[in-house]
Amino acid sequence: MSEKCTASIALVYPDGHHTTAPKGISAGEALALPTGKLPQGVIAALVNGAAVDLAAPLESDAEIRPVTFDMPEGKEVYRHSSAHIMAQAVKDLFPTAQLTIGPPIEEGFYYDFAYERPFTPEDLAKIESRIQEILNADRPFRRREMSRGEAIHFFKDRGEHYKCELIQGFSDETVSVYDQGGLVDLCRGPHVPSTGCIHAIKLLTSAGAYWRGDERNPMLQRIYGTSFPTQKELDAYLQKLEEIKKRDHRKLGKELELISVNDEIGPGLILWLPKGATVRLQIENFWREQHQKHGYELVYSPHVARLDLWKTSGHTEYYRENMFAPMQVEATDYQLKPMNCPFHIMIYKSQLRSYRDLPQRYAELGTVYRYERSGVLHGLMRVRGFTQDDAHLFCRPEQIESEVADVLDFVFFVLKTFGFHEYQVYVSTRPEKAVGSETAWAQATGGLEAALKSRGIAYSIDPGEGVFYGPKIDIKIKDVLGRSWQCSTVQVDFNNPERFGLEFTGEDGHAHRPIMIHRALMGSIERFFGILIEHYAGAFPTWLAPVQAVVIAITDKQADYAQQVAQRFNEAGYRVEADIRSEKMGLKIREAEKAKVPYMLVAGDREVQENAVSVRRRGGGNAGTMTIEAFLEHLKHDVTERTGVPLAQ
RNA sequence: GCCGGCGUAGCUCAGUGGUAGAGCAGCUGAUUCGUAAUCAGCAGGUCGGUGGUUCAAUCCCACUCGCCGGCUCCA
Repeated sequence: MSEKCTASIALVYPDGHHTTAPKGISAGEALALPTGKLPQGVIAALVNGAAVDLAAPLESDAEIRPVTFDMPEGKEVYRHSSAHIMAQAVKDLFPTAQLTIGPPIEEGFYYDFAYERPFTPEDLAKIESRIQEILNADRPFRRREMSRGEAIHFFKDRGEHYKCELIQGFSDETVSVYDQGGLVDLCRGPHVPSTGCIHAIKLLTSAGAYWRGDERNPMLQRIYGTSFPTQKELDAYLQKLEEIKKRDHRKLGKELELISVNDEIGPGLILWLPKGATVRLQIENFWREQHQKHGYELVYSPHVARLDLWKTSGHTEYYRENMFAPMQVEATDYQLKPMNCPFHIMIYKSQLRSYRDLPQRYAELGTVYRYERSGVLHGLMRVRGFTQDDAHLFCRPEQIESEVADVLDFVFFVLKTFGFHEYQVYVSTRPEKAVGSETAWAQATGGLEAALKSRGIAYSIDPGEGVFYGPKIDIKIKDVLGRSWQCSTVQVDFNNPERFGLEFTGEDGHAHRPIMIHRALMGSIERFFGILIEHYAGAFPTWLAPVQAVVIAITDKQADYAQQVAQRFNEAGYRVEADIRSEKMGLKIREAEKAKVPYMLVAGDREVQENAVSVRRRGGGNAGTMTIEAFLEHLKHDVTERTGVPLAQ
């Protein structure tokens, strides 16, 4: 303890190490204390859990830990500083561009500018080289605080009207700005110590974006970029982007002859080619089989219904912007269905229900049509006509939790079967535009959370993202490239039972109102198929592959044998083709590889002799010679276990 | 819907103010071959559509349809 004990603070490090230091010591100095220097790669500090600049003075006892790029907080700081540097480069080159916001995002950052014209690729190249100069100059980021009024003046003087608008929306009396020697930007921070800490930046694209994400506001010019501590990491990231492009379901869907979209049919409407349809059929068969096992009843419903039905359900009021225009038939308006629920409700209503009948679980692969604005359509992921793997469960209120829990088990079983093992789960609460009382919403949301807890599933809350009729659980899956996709959804609905006057007779002999649960496991077959194509890179596991094996005749002499072999497999229920063209086997193998057929069965004179085939696995693995019956067993195993294949390289 | 980019043969892409080319695929023939491309020949396009400028438009302009990247929205 020094004589001036008032000037000391206690520090605790992540490894439990304790020390004291003079009050006012910077976070960076504090982190350097144990070893005498700041560890490599430290760009900021976490002080009592909050990220701060290395230059930030410590005024009281603190738990302190270093922040590096490989921590989520570190990436945020790093990319945020990168965005500021880009903003400086843009201001240098285009002085009339106004700053708006520039946050870090999952894999990089963006900055939105108000500028008179869009930035061209040539502009981006210029901005990039200007950025390089700023990095080389290694200017420190300096934090400064000013009062709100002062800040408004400051930015007004500089013509930064968007910044003024932002500050006017703040409730704090003081705001912070960062000066990096050439640009002063409104910012909460923290930042890396100096511009030289950023090593590899790449600008990726420019695009229009509305101010504050509202289409009624002016359109700004957004530039996306990313940055990494080393060129090597940046290169690896760019390579990953290439890989994503290669796996794009629109590209593979065309190349592998799975699906097609056609101008003459209309945007967002999908043609399933025979091979795509074959995969879909396997998915649907699996789906039906599992639903029967899980206590669901399969139903079918029409594609149109009287508009009045949709008035009753509330769709015309709450969902109209997503529906196709009604059509008139014999002086009555009919509506193409955007959802299946009203039909399943009517199935429930088709007879009197007792409490003993509940839950009723109706499932349907129901094709719905939704009007999506032309700019949002995207391959199979966002379309105007799609098939939901829909189900509606009608139950007593006290059954919600167990029904939802069962659905969750079912969801995870199905997703695992398709090779998805990482999930993010969200509970979405009451949106602005909603029906039903606050209490009903709270109760239903509680039911969803209780079900998640009963299964030990971690989740986060997505405020205001529920559907108009009730709260929901959304499950996002992560594919092999680490991208998230929303598929499964479980939604509680206490509104439609009300609207349609659904009832069941309780033990007390009185009428009671059931609760309805909407759920989809895969979401839409189209989207799920798109995700599967990308997840497997088009190399489907054997049970899903459109063609499971090709028998390759080496010369014309083995043609009959090859056909007999293929037929033997076809009769056993497998999708096997014979390639008996007068081509060299090298070509046949190449084409089968390109078509991502799981197995190539080579048949030459030797194999004919032994009633065998020489098995080659997709990707080049030679599995040796097997008899026909042995390979049949192998195929059977792949298909019943739904495994067999190695994901594509 | 909004901002920007793009649209040439089945696919991937060259190209020019004077009505178009390549590779692959396709067809025909030859070849009969052991684990990712055998050879030769042939055929294939109203250059997305409509209108305009021009002696002349695939190229320039306008509109329109579609696609791509974003915004917004969602399964």
